[in-house]
Amino acid sequence: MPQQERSRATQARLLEATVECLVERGWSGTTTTVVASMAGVSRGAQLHHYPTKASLVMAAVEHLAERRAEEIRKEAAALPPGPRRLDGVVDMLASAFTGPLYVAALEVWVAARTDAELRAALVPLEARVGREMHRLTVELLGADERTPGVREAVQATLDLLRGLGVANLLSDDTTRRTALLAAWKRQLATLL
Amino acid sequence: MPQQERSRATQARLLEATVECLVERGWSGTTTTVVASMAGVSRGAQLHHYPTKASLVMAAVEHLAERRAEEIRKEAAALPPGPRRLDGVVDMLASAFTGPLYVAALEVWVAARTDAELRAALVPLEARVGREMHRLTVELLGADERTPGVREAVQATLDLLRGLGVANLLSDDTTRRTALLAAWKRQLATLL
DNA sequence: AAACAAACAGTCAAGACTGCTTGTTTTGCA
DNA sequence: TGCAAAACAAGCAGTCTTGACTGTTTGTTT
Repeated sequence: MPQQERSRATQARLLEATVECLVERGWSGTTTTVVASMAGVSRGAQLHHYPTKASLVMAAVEHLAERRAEEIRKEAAALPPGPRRLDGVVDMLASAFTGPLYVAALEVWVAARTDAELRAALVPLEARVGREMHRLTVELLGADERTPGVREAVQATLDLLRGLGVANLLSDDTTRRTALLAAWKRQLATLL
Repeated sequence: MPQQERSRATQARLLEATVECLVERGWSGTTTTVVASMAGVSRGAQLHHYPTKASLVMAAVEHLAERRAEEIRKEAAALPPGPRRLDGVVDMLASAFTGPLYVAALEVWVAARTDAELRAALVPLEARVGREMHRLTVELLGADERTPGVREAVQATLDLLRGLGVANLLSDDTTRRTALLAAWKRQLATLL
């Protein structure tokens, strides 16, 4: 295997392990030692690719954003057309905001609040991701943002999903969420 | 000063310092040493009142819930009557979900996801707080929950605010939030 | 083939955090 | 007043985490 490819593979294992560790052990449980062990990479190799913990986590966050976008794009391709499409879009987004990748992102998000270095790196990234998410939602819904109120409706949908994701952190909130989203879908249909 | 009162005072200082520390340094920055130092309490005295870190944090969370409820009740008393009341209620709740106390709660909330002990203590507490928050909102709005859709509208409002609180963690989101809430208030008025 | 560079492995020292132990002061009651 | 108990202070041991160091293997280039 060429060096370059080997490097990529090792880095990918480290980033995957970091995300997995965030999901399973949370931010403070995500230590460099544990990540290296999970990735099956020696500490030396880890430090070679990512000299500091911050660099590892920031790379993992980028990786995370790519994976989230990829998942959404993949699922979006399978969405039904017609009047049931709105339902499908909201359900898909809801699953994106309750899945493990969102949890990992939230861990980093909260930790970055009090970590200047992380925060500086994360703010522009998440701004990009947020805009992209908004754009994608508008596109998937086939909505016209020039119509007054549509932009706010899309934003409200995404912020609502963020909140539902938080509510789902500790206890499984699926039944309440499903019922709530059913009502919201009806509202949303009248707003677009 | 009587012993009992002295104890209470020391405990209060410790709990306040814990919350303050959560806000300023986040979960992983909230160490027992720092809390004791901030509270102006010796480590020995700290361990005397709260033998473990978990017991300290759990007590702080209870304290936190009480303070949040107290703040809301206080502000609620100053709400205007009439048609502007809905605006006032939403604004008040919004400030509750973007203030430092919500931030502290979120830190603990996220940390508890991967901490079995904290989680076990937190789930029932937050269920209570959540129900109380819902009930209070209904009451403040003067809404009739028997009307179909009203219950969902209130829940959606609270979940939306949760999400807006998260979005406000890293960068100040006030202008976007204000605009969004203005639209939300109009929608809400038609639903109640 | 030889020299060089990159990737990797394993160990170590410094610092930090938690919880415990020992000693001192303050309070309440006899 | 004198004594027991609670509250408080301070320091210590064990563990964990981080980042650095030294040496080895693998791949590339000349």
